[in-house]
Amino acid sequence: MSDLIEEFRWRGLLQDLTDGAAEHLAAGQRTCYVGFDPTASSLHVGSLLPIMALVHAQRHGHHPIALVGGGTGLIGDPSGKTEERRLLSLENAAANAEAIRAQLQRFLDFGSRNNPARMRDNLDWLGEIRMVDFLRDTGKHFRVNEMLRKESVRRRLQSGDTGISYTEFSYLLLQAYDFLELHRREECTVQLGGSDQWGNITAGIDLIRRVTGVSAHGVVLPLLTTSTGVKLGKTETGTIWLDPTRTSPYRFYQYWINATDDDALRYLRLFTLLEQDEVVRVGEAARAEPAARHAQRAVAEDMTWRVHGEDGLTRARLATRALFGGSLEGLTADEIADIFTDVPWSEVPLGELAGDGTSVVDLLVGARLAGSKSAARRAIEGGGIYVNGRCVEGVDARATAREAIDGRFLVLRKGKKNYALVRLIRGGP
RNA sequence: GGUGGGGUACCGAAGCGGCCAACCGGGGCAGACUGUAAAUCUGCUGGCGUAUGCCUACGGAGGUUCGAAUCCUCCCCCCACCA
Repeated sequence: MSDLIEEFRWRGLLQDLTDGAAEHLAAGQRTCYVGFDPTASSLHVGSLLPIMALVHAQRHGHHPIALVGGGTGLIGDPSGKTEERRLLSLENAAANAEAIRAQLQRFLDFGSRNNPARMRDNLDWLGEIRMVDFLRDTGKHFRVNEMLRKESVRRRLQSGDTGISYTEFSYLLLQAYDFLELHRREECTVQLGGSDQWGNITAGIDLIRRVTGVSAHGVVLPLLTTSTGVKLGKTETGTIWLDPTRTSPYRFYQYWINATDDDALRYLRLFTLLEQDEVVRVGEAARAEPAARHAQRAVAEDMTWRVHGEDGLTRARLATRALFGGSLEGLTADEIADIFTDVPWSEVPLGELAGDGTSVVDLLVGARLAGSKSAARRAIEGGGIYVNGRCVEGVDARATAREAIDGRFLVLRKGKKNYALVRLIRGGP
């Protein structure tokens, strides 16, 4: 068995592990699982770390299990939350679980002969369990005294007014029970997760030991922030999702391209499957030729391909080259339409551009590049607004039909990298 | 329950009758420099067909005043100490 923990270590994926976990994983083919919460209908960049942990586990010959929390999602994990969660409806949780399942498929190899990935949903067992059985067989192993000492519970008890409901208080038991159930059904002995899951994971380990006498193990990953302290996968404009309808492949690609140099080098280790010497090589290339953004590019290409496939990557590249490489000049309207499928757009009747045209301020607000007319005027005054790549001078500027590319589009840009497309549609004002 | 201190824009925090759409810091946006980095520097940071104009806004509701974020009354919420 190759050394999974050693790989976690050099990649910066290791926050903490239980005693003996490294030896356990090194000594044979094990079954490892990670739980994914279906609170949203898509995973986001923040979930990529545990996914990659599972990917590495599989590459090292272990059996990976992705557990979708169709059951636990109905309860809500209090870890890291300061307030009680709103309960998901049964249908929502099921739909979300299904969507997440599809996203996980892209990362893991389900067809492997030796160690195919498996997908499980804990609703399969949690949904059928009988209350009385659960309390007798599982509840008996938990001391409330200890549960009260758990960080996630204590914080909620101290926060006073909201407190914690019995429902969320029980969450720990359910997740512990998941581990036990996977141990019984799939011989799973290792759980991976974010470091906020430590308490839940150790609870599962304890339960397995009490019920079966077997020592199971846990490995937790660090909670990452960018070098500027922002939670990974969050930007000013919102979360970066894996779902292409929520975050377009182009935006997804751009998220990685825009990483700072330091972050990009870390991401190389955390998110790509490049070997150690390759990481070093890319790092050196990046240092020697910073403008080429070798590290950012490598991460962006790799992740976009993995999440959005060859097609998504091609589109993201095409758009990026057009928007940041050369100019828009020389592109046909069809090419523009294609490049900008991922960029926000608005529609304006062609007739409004007739004569002396329509005001750029209004176009900006319409395309949501500016929150208000005042903001649009300020942006123009600051020199940060471009129509078809030409800087707009003066707040009174107007756009006319003559400027429209092929009579079909206007390309608005705010700053260096915020684009919006105005589609001109038939009809008068 | 008592006493004291507070609630101001995205956050922190000044202002304490007109000069207040509200100092300052952070954040955000834009510009310069660069490499679609970082750091640094500059400008902007309520809305409105740009207006010595109007509207909205200093916890909420009333009131005093020519005029209130600023004073008064009641209410709500937070914090500290006491019970």
